[in-house]
Amino acid sequence: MLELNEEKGELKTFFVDVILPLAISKTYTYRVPQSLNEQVAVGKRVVVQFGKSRIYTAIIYHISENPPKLYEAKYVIDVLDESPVVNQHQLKLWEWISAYYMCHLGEVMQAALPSALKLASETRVVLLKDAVYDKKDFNDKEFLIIDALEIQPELKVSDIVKLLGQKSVFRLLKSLFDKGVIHISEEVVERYKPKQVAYITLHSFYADADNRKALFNVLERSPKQLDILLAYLKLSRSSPYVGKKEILEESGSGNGPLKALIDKEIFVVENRVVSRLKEGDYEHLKEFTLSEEQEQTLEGIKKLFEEKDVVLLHGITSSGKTQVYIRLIEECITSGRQVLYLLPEIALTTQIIERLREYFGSKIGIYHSRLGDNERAEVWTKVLNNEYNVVLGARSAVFLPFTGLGLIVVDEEHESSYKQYDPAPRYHARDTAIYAGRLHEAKVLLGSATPSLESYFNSKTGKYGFAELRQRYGESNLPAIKVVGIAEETSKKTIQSHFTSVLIDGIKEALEKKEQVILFQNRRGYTPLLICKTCGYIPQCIHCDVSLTYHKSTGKLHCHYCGYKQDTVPVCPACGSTHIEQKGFGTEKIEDDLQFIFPEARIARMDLDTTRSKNSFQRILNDFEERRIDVLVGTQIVAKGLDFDHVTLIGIINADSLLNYPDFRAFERSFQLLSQVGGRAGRRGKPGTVIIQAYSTNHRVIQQVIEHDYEDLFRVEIAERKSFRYPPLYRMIRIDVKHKDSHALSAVANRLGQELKKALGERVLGPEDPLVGRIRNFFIKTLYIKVERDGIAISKVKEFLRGLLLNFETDKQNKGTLIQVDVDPY
DNA sequence: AGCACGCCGACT
DNA sequence: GTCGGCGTGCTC
Repeated sequence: MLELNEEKGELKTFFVDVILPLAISKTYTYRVPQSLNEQVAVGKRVVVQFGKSRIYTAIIYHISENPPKLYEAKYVIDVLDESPVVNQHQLKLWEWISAYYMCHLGEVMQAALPSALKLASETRVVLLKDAVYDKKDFNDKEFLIIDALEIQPELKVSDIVKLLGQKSVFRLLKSLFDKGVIHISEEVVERYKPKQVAYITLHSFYADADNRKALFNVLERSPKQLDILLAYLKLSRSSPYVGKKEILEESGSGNGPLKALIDKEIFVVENRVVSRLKEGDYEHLKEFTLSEEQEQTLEGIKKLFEEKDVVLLHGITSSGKTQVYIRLIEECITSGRQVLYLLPEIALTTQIIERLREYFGSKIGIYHSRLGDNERAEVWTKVLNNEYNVVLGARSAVFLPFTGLGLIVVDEEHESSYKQYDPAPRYHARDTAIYAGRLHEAKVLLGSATPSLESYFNSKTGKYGFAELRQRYGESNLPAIKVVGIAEETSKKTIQSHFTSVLIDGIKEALEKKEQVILFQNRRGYTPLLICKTCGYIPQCIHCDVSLTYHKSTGKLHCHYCGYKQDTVPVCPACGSTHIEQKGFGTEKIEDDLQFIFPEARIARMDLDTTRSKNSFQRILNDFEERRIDVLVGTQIVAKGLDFDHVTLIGIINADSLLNYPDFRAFERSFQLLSQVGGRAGRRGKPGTVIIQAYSTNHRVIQQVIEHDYEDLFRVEIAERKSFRYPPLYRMIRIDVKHKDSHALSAVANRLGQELKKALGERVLGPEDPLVGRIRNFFIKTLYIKVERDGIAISKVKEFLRGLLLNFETDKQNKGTLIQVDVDPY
């Protein structure tokens, strides 16, 4: 980029617009110091100062020679990369996400870039060395800071906040700075460091046999050093690179003698960058042949790809979808293009990773949230350098810097975890992948045993191609599904705790045969509700409008929305009565009660509470797989993509809790969940059983599950969605309005509702009260916009909404309001 | 997001 | 009176 201004023979001056990793709608312009002229390029990271003191990593979005007219641009501090870390395709994708999901580019950057590639500055406070001060000049708090600095030379601002127990410390720091006692600095840390390992080689001089012989003679009198030399020679036979660590282990000696050898230049140390990622030696083994049906489906998909960019593969559980994917992946690799294979986070277990590694060797990259920061940055860099043929990843893997994607597989495409909710961007990875596919001119294959109504609808209307697998692969049979009425067993008094006699008999039988059982209960904790029988008091969260769930493991009451915990109440705080009843039941209670009925059984529980730490999820799965657990009790988590050979019984404790969930997708979700759970039973030849406990045993969805009648579910649901104007027939935008004051909130939400209705009329719904009316002390009202598919363009609606919200937020009447937009809520 | 600036209540 | 709370607005 070094360019001369021809006329004057001077260096040109460049200005760059950068994306900052913040929720800001604009890009910001910085001036490039001429010394960095050659280095700037779109997609590289730069270090810039933003605001008074903060330093951020930003991405170059645009380069120009026009200086901004209204202000003096600050200088770019540094360019971090030799080549761009973000390519053109990605910037296009970021723009699309920001426009489609109505969020800021900075938020997309925040989600896309691994945090190790984003450096941030931290304000540090240091005591000036030659500071002369009189302690009388300070007030108590200043004194405290100085006192701490005399012991510890450097403090972070967050340390000082903790030290003083107060929020605003900047004024204090400024006063100390003015008094000339402290120094305040911004420290920037590059967080991603390639891992280096020290390798030892023998100096080339000793490659000569005579020289080496002489060396042995010299070292005769230093037995420790001789040991090390021998250890080196032994290890170097199997590998040309011998690690320092290995030599020390092999020789059993310490660092001293080794250092002596290095100092004498007998050994040479070389630091090499190594990968943190585990890479085994995988061979291309396990050849398999496709069944006739699979073969036909594969050909069908290839044919469809000639016309369509997206194909939905509807394959019942165990029909061998993965084998079909593998064939398509192989072909794509052979043609020299990359493959992205998306899976829900939770299904990304070692099981599936190992299985795919068997086929694709070490050229497969893995990307999910359980990787460490540095590992993620490493995968990112490897994708950038085109070192992988296939990347297997969860939601956020759509952001990886692919250069030539040929195929994207979205497995379990119906999974709601593909939609991100909490921090913006509220994007759907399936839909984002389809757009990414378009950018790369890649084909996209969506796979599921229970497709989302959206995708099935799109395939029915011809937008997507459609392929099917209707037979189970190999010798596995579909499980038998039994529905048991809870009401009937209750009146017959054959029910024990939450287990019907049918379920108990089933568990007993499975345990006797040494087979495994999975029990599904869609609620964690012990009891979700405590109620005082005397006055009706229910313990509630102090920050949210929800009742507190009792957790036996902690002995406390938990809020599942904000994480608040408090001691349980043995006595009613309202009336003093001790007559407190526990209502409802969660996984903890199921586990507990079951243990009482089957004292011998080894029972484990898998839910958010037991899988929170980094490896516990995998540990429970391993224990279960290796049959150290007989019964696994769990929430959604157990239903998804886990294959176990010895599970023959699956029990759904209460299907009604799924069906009665107040959401327009409740029936679709219930069908998907019940069918998926059913698919876990009876693989590899053993017949499986699914026992569904329910009050409404004749519910149409339960019948559809029993008959495996997705088609019927689709037909009925589509009719319902049509008459109530829901997706996939209508597009939906959800707007959450939040405020700390409930009256102000109502006023604001009503005003917004009116404004919206003025322009969009009947398409606007609400404001209404969401399921939980207050979370973390913010009261919430929800508005929905439903837009017909073939009427006004959704982009026009969004454009209008964007403008409206911008005005709305700056209006003084609405101060203190927080507005969140969720496009295609899930 | 995070920090400065300005206005307002409670404690020296 | 001043300290520290909190709301508001800007950052190239």
